[in-house]
Amino acid sequence: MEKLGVEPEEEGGGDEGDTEAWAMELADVGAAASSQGVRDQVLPTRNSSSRVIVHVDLDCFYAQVEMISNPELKDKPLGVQQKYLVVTCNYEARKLGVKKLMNVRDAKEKCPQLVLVNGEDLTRYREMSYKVTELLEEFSPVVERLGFDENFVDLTEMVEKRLQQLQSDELSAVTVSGHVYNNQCIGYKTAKCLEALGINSVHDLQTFSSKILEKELGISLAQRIQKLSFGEDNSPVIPSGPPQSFSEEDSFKKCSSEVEAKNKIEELLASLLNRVCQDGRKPHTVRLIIRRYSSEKHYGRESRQCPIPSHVIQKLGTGNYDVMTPMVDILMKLFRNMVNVKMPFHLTLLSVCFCNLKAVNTAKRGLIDYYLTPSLSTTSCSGKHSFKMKDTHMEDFP
DNA sequence: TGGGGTTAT
DNA sequence: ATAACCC
Repeated sequence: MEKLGVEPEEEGGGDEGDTEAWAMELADVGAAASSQGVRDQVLPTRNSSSRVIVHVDLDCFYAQVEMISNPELKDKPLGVQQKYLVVTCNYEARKLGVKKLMNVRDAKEKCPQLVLVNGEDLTRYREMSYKVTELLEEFSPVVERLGFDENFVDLTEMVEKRLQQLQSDELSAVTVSGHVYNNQCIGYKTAKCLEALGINSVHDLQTFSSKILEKELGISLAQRIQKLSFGEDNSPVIPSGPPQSFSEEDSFKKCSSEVEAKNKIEELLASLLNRVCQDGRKPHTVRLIIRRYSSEKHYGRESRQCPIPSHVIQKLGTGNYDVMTPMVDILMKLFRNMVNVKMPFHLTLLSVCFCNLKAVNTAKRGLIDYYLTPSLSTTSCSGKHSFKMKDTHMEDFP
């Protein structure tokens, strides 16, 4: 019922061999957990909804990726820098007092020997992240991603198979290395709400009136967090599958002209188009996001989105036609819709997002596209996504 | 505070 | 379109 947390056994990534060996142990950990003491806590009854869920949390993931790319960094205190922040660091650096999300100034002061690598381009981290997820998916397809460095794996089926294979004497020799996952720290806004209600601890939350909490927070959130306060989290593991959106963003001190904005947008767009091309699916919506200076609001982002015209969608991923020009035009329209360029403005962030992704390879769209735009059958992106409509029969379409 | 992601409203 | 949440 509850999610079972396993402390980081290994930092993941690694070379393939290590990672695989480590992953192989996951099923054993799960089997151990359900056969031994933890069972009484995790699986109070062997009812049909009991699940064995392993939480794989990779620590200082970006730093690990950097150390794998450049082994010379392995024995040095290493920080990964984005703008003027050290977003994460390895254990060497931690020992010397560097913390996550620490200012570069403070970090250097604490640890003058700190080696910094720039981690603003997430490409390699993203690729590694999906490698880890794909590895876990070999054990069970039910893997839910949380950020780039956490995965929840539902191992119920696998554990049940293993338990059936074990003899009873082997079963009693198995030991447990997991623990019940019940620590939680509830989001910023909700925390503020709870504070206002005089709820400051897990115990406060456990004993607080359900009715009042439901009135304050809404029934959905109230019931969920109160169950969480008892360590109960029966939410299913939802397989993440391929991403639902692609975005690239850049923050900066100041952007105050349309030309400047256009240049930044073009950069973001170029990277995004590469990613979309590799993915093989096609986005049907674009969004432009900005953050304005001042307002000092913690969450002051604004966005405008629109459908991508179908003739532009068709050019996406073909790599040969100029899709930049029409896309930039669209994005600049969205830009001017948000920002009055005749008035002074000051932006500190621009982001472009592709979402509403649809497979091209399937369903009726493919058939329609084929007859309407014969050029599509000669696309050349990665090859593996090309398809031959000539072999397609009507039975393939509902 | 970065550069991402998700779901709910 | 925004707001909240996660890392």
